[in-house]
Amino acid sequence: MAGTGTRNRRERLRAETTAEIKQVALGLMGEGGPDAITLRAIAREMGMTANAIYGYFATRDALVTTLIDDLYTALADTVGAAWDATAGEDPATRIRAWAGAFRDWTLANPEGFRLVYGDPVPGYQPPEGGPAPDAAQRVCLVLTAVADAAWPHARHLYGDSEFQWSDFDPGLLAKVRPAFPDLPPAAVALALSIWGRLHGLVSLEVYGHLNTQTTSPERLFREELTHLLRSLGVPPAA
Amino acid sequence: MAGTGTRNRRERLRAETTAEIKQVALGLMGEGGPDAITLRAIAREMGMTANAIYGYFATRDALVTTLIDDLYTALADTVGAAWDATAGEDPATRIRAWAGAFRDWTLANPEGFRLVYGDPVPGYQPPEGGPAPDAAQRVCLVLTAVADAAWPHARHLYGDSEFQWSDFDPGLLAKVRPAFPDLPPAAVALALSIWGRLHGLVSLEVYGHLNTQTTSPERLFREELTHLLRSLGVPPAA
DNA sequence: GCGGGAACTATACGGCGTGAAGTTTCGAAA
DNA sequence: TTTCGAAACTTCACGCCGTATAGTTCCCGC
Repeated sequence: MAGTGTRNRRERLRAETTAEIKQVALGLMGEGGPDAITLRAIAREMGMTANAIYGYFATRDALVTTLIDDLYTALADTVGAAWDATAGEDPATRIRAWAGAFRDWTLANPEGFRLVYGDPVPGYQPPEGGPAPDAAQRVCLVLTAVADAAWPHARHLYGDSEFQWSDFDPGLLAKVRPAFPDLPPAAVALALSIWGRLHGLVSLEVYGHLNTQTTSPERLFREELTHLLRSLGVPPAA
Repeated sequence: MAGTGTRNRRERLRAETTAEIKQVALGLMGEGGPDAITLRAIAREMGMTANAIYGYFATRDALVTTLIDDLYTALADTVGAAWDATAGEDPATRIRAWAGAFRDWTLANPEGFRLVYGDPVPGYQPPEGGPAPDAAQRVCLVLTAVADAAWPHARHLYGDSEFQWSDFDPGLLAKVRPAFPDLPPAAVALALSIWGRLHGLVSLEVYGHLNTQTTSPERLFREELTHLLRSLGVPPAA
């Protein structure tokens, strides 16, 4: 079994180097922002030559795409875990937990948020379908769960919604509709709407546009959640 | 008066060159995104040397800051004009006009939106106080006017708001409070909240995160406005 | 122990922002 | 009209960057 052992060893070394490249890249990003992710800087940190990285990633964009994928997955895991951890509790508590996890992750990983949701890095062109479509749809799936939890209270607000199933991406619906077979198109719109509300505040905060207006973005976010839940008709937590 | 004429001529040439630099930079941005704003490309386009630009802008960041300032001012002018143009009409119409102008400007100038609200350009560090603080506060001032228009209907929703004047930037309040002396702190929070809601959807759309979920971001935006007005208690337009 | 492939380095090219120094241009004072 | 000086612009240089190509080293499997 030496052959197998060797292949495993080689693959293990390769996986370790790949992981180190990504880890160093994330470290550089944390220090100097997304722009600090340069192959030469990574190689310098690792005692290698920049070109050695090409053995692991075809281009710098491929590395960035992988990073985005990892970060988006981590975000999806985090908010999904916050949602699942509150299973059985009332909708207001769950939605607050979910939204709080989203904001907390973002504030803990501001550069990651920029990488995932903003202009990642000079000249970066996302691959077809965008990076991390899987994680994006997982986030949307949790979003739809949020909308599903609020729907019994909020459905009366969407009586005049014009949304059709054809207004949404088939790939998204393929994940969403089996999981929530009773929800109408308007509920998916509600999910995207909730996403937009939270994304807006968090995005403004991360990019420093709120800091010059208010000293309490946290309070703004908290009261926004209160009004969101109230406007949806979700009864407040006990 | 030759002296004056000469000085005027020199200054005119200088102003024209400065304007051309900015215009070429905006053109490059429109073609290749914010990353295409390079001193060498601008100079190439103008038949100059990159270093000649240093006679007009201290650094590339200074040029970018000026561009951000111009764009932010244009945005503030646009949404302000849409607001003023509907003076006398009912709040719902005015708010829709204002929000529509915001989204329309953004979709017409997606790269400008990225420059103003996102990561502008590789390694760019905004100057102290951020770029274009004046335009930002003008936008916020119109936002507050929006909140002011909705406040008679929405104030009952903010009875339990914990916001104090000290939660906001003094510079912002110096502009806002004289213009709307009767508004409480919660109304400014409402203004920022409205900003966040619209910014979130538009931002997701501009950065391509909505396109993979829905084919009708315009409908999403329109219905979001409907729900915003409804949740604020603003009666719909006639 | 040796062949082969994987991992890595060396070198090079073009593009970037920017600093220092030199050159041209042109209005204004003599 | 000549000359002076400042402004405008170029040239050259440096160190970054991504990346292509070719060469080198090392080590696993036969």
